[in-house]
Amino acid sequence: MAKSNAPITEHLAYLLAQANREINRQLELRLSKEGVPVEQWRILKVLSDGDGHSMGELADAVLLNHPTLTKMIDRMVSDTLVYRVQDPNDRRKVLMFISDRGKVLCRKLNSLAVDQEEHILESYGDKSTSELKRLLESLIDSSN
Amino acid sequence: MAKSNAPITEHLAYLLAQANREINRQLELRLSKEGVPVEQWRILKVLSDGDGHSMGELADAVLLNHPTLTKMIDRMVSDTLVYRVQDPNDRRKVLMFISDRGKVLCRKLNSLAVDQEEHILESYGDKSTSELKRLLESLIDSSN
DNA sequence: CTTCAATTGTTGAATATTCAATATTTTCAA
DNA sequence: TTGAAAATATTGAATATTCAACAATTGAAG
Repeated sequence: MAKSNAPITEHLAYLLAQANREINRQLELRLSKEGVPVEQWRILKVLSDGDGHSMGELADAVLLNHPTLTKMIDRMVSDTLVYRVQDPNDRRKVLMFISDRGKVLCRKLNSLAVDQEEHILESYGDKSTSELKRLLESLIDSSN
Repeated sequence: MAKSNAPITEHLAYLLAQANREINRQLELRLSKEGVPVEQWRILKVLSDGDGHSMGELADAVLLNHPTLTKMIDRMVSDTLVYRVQDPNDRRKVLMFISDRGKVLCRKLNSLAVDQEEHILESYGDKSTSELKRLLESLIDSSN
C-alpha cells in the first residue's frame, strides 16, 4: 500500500515533471540559438515528411491543444515556415505543409537537438538512456 | 552518432513530455474532485512538514517560477489554505506555513494521489514503476 | 561606518494559453 | 433527400504565465 505521507519527490508524477522540465530547459536553450520555441521545432519535424497533416493530427502529435496550435501556426505562416491548404477530400480539414524555408530551419534545429541528445548520452550513459526510453514508451502505452 | 532525421517520437525530450502530460492529466482529473490544481497540492505537500519555507525554496520545490508562485500563493491565502510570515532572521524573506484548513485539504488530496499511484502500479507494474523512478532520479542528478 | 552589489519577493505590462461559443462541412439515420 | 448530430478548425473573452522593472533588506569590501 502506498504511503499518503510520502514526500512529493517520491511521486512518479513529480519525478516526470522535474525531469521533463530540466530536459526541456536544456533543449530550449539550444534552440534559442535560432530563436525557435520547442513546439515549433516539433511542428516542423512532424511536417518534414512532406505529407499534409491536419490540425487535429498535428495537435496530437506535438502535444498542444487545438486553439494553441492554431495561434502558433498563424505565427509560423507569417514567418513563411509552413502553409495551409484546404483538404480537397474533406473541406472541414486544413492540411499543413512545411515550406522550403521551414525545411532549411528544421535541419539546423535537428542538429542542435542532436547535440543535446549526445550530451545526455555522455553524462547519463547509453544504457540508461535507452532503458529510460523503453520504460517511458511502455508507460505511455499502458496509459491508453 | 545520433540521427538527425529520427522521428520526434524517438527523442527523449518528447517521450518525457508525452509521459508527463499523460500522468499529469490523470492526476489533474483526480484532484479536480476537490477543485485543486496539481501545483497547489504540491505546495500544500511541501508545507505540510510544518516548517516555514521561503518563497524561493518553495518555487524550486514545486517547479514554478517566482512570479507565478507569488500569484498562486495569493489565491491560496485568500482561500486560507496557507499564510505568510515575515522571516525574523532575514526580513527580505517570507516564510510560508500551511493552515489547519490546508492540512485537512492536503490529507484528502494525498489520498486521491495515492489512488492514482496505485492505479499506475496495477496497469504498469511494480517492477517497471520503481525502475522508472530510479532512472528518472538519476537523470535529474546527472543534469546538475 | 558607508556604500555598492547581491538577494529576495512582488508588481504591472506583455504575452500565451485555455474555455466556451461559433462557423463550416460531413455523416448518417429516418 | 432532408435534417439532426458529429467532426473540424477558428475566434474572442477570460485566465494564467512570463519578463523586466522595482522595492526592501542584507552582505561585504573599502
